Amino acid sequence: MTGTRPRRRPTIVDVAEAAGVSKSLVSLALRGDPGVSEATGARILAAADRLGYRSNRLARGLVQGRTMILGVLLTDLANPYHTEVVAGVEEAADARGFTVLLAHGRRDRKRLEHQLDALLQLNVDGVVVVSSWVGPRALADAARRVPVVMVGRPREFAPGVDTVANDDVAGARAAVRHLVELGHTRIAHLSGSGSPSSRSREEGYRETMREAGLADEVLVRPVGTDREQAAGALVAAGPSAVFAVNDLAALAVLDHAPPGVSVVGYDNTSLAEVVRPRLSSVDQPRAVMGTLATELLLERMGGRTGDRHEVLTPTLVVRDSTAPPRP
Amino acid sequence: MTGTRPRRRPTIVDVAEAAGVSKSLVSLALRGDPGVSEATGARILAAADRLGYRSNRLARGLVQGRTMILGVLLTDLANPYHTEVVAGVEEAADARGFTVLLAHGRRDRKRLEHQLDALLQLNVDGVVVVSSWVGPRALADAARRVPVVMVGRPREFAPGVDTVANDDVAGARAAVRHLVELGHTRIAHLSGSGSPSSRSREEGYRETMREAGLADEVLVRPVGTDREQAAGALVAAGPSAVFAVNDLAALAVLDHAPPGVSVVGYDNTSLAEVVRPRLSSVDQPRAVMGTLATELLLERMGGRTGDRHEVLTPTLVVRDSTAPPRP
DNA sequence: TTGAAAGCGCTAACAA
DNA sequence: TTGTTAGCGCTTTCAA
Repeated sequence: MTGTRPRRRPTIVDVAEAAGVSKSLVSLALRGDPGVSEATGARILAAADRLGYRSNRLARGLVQGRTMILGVLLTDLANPYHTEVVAGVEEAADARGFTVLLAHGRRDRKRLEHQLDALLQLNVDGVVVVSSWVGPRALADAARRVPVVMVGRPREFAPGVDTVANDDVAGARAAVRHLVELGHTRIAHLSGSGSPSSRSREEGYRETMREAGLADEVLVRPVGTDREQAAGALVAAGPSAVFAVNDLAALAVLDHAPPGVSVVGYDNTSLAEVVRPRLSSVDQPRAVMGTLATELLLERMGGRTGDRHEVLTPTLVVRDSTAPPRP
Repeated sequence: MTGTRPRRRPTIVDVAEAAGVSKSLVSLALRGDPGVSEATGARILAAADRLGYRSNRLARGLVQGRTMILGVLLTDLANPYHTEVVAGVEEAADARGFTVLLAHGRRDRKRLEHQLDALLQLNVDGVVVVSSWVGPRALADAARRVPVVMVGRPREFAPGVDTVANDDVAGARAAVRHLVELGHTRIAHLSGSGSPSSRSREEGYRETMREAGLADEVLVRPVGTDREQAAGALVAAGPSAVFAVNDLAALAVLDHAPPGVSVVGYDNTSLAEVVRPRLSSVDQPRAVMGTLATELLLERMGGRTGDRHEVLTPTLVVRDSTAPPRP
């Protein structure tokens, strides 16, 4: 019947009474302990089923001192980069019997740290932070109670916190090398806002240009606050190719550049497949990063004490936005 | 120092000892009970701070019988439609002092139901299901222990479960009317896969065509398994405008149609802004839907027993993909 | 204003 | 194979 809710959720004691046994035996039976006789076991399961019993994870967590829950803290749900990392975390966690719950920071540092706190209060067994926005203080603090690993490149390492990041310099180098090999010389860079990642990408750009003997052609412009305007200004300088700090910046360039200008983005978001021309972009191994993060968490649980900082190599995905320069 | 983790998280008893009071007093002081003398209160807070104490939400939840946590179950993290609903839920939940945790179903019904179970075991105080994939059985089952509201249009209502959906017929009508008003007569529809929503959208299309005296021009083709192919075939029939069941289908049409063919999508995802031409699309009031869902949850907690099924009206967002027919 | 004691639902010794 | 008992960390009477 609609709207019926029993006054009280059935507990293990209710099941015990219904089955005419002690509550410890119910506990054992429900977890499939082999030391329970088949007949009683069946009787208990039947009773539990009939009452609609579900174990109370809070109570179990309280007595066991662990919850078998991993928390994932995200800056921004809408960012497809983040969600693929989550998929990696989930895969690894599933395999080990952990449940993954997500907390969302909504692009707000205060809120992120608040949500981190909420996860800790829940006694999660570990936290994966997919965000560079959480301060090192808050991270280190959290890491004193539970294993914490952050995915992304922090401005500064927090003690006790492992990290997993992609090699931004290598990614940028691959992108620029690709353009050089296509025959471009006038290669410009639409750079980021000064985050550690964007700085490394710029560095990779500069290095590769230098090595290609194109030091004189180096042209860098930061996206600043107005992406469209920055893209327009960069294009106005007349490059034949642009390496952009991320996919959104690359789209802005694509939008302002005349056909024939090659563009490479970074992050290989789902946008890259959707826009026309399809965007060549540097792909971070996001799922692997999530899996690795989870493994680091488990290692910590296993007793490791030294910090680990893993760096993975990204790969360039070539699509239709890059081609040899038009004569 | 790196890797240091105290053997045991400080508990309320540790704080009590450090402050030289009983644990009940600590409990009161930490929650700012006015019945605690100022001096003792300060002493207790100082001790808690010094020890780095955080309350254990599991324990509190156990004794209070509620957790002040709302769970959100999502089909697909990567779907921007879902994430905006979440934003609405969070806003409403924050205002009432609830914490929101997300569980992710990864587009897999089995897994969705498993995750729903995980939320229930955590004793969340309510669940918002942002998915049409969870079966009515599982929903009704969950609703027997805790308030549940689903956002989306279910194939079949589950007893005890409130719903919040958009009016798909109205959305489709707005889209088609817009095309008619622009002067189009050869308006085709790329329809969906038979979900309740897609059927309603098709119905809205047919109705509006009939009312416009264009019954003879009705041309419907389902996306089927190969979206690209379906879009190509539809375009080959030579319509001057297409109403597509969702944004992705609309993009496929845009990709195959000659310039000048008007296209309207549905859902107004972030893609609509990104592609060229920018896509006109029907916008569901997603944040409002999330907020409303949360309010329904709170109403249930407040004792409402009858089911409620809310339907909100979407609005058409006109961008560059629609224009009068070329002569 | 403070403390003692009971108990939330469960697991984990230990005993029977 | 089953039952008894003692907590996990917290809140909540009820007394002092």
